[in-house]
Amino acid sequence: MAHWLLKSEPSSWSWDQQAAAGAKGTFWNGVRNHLAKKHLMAMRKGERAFFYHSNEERAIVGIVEITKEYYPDHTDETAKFGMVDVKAVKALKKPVTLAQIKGEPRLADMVLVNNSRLSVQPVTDVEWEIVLEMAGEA
DNA sequence: GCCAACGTTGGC
DNA sequence: GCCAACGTTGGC
Repeated sequence: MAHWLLKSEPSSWSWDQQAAAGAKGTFWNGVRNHLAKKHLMAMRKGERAFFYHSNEERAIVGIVEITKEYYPDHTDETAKFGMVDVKAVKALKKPVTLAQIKGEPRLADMVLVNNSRLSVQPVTDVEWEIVLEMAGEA
């Protein structure tokens, strides 16, 4: 099963808002990048993703689950991009900061480190486990 | 607030 | 189809 990382600015969509949406979840829209779109399309129902706060916080704060696979984003007037639905699974016991990730040699190849601007990223199984470990969830 | 990295746009 | 200019993102 594949794992992912979804990035959001807390000022536009925060973990607290995601958690407040509960088991019903919400759509994850606003992706306007072709590589991010490709990743969105590869997501399958039931797969999990890290929820990352960019800018002020710069940390992975929680885990979400894909509840609906890729479908068209009707707010995109160019009709090129779509979105998935996600629901909050749990907040991490300890958020894992970008500084911690950069300080962990085993995570040197994470997309977050090498292509920080990509808003939807794949995470390998090994990376997933290491981050969980760092979050006190292992 | 600055700036590097990257994606997109548009002229040719 | 190439590439310079420009805008945006996001770390610092």
